Amino acid sequence: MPELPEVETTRCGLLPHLLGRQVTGATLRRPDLRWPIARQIADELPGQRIMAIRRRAKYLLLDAQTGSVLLHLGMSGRLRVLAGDVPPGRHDHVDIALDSGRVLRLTDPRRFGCLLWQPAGTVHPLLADLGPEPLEADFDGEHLWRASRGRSAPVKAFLMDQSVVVGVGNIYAAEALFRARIAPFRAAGKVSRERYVALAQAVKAILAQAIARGGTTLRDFSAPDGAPGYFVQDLAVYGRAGQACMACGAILRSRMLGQRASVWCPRCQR
DNA sequence: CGTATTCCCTGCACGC
DNA sequence: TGCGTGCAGGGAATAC
Repeated sequence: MPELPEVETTRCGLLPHLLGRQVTGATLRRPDLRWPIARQIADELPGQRIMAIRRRAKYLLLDAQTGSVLLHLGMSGRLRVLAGDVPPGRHDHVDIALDSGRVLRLTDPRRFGCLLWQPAGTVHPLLADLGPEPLEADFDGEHLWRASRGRSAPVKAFLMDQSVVVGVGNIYAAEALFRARIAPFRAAGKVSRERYVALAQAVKAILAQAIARGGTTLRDFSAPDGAPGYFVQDLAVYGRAGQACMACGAILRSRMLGQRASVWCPRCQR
């Protein structure tokens, strides 16, 4: 589900429900997701106020006084704010109850997500080696070009490497490469500086547009209020293998690249 | 150091 | 209808 636009959509949806609220309790229905769920969420968080909700890469941070809840939605995670009396389903693993009477509920069928604790004044190791935020000014073509020198990996894998730039997953990597007219399997180190300028601009444009549409709902992604994302209507290549390119009419091709399907236009992208 | 592979888990579409 | 197979938005761990 969630790449940067979906996580950002989730963050914005949570803000009005969580900001300034006091946590009244937490229910952990299983001990772990990808890793053990931090005990502090049940032991330390209740009684504290949520002072801010931040996003770094695809992680969300709920800032309380003594620390932050650090969570990742993995492939299938979603967060919703519900009335306090909605019974939990099979994959509703964690509830955080609020003084508004509502509940923040984490659902994650595949359990690739995580729910950790970052003590105040520390930076969790998972956040230590991340690249720049793609929508910030320090991410640009120059950065991509410099980071890519000498690298033989496909440019799509390079773009999805979170130590190069964060937040870009399989969907938006495919879309940005199409927009920049770069073939996904080209060696990252052989792409010119000029083309990386176009790629960085494409990444920014695609992500901003996807956020404006509320993200991409392929199966079960939704904002915390249940609304789906509409960027799926704007996808040019992802999920369209075998169909005609919207720009030139050529048949879009698909190839496995790093265990992930990559779709591209053989005529537009070189 | 960089790159490629494997694995975590459930659900779903598909072919037989 | 049932069953097996492969694939799915992520990313850490491992083996070169």
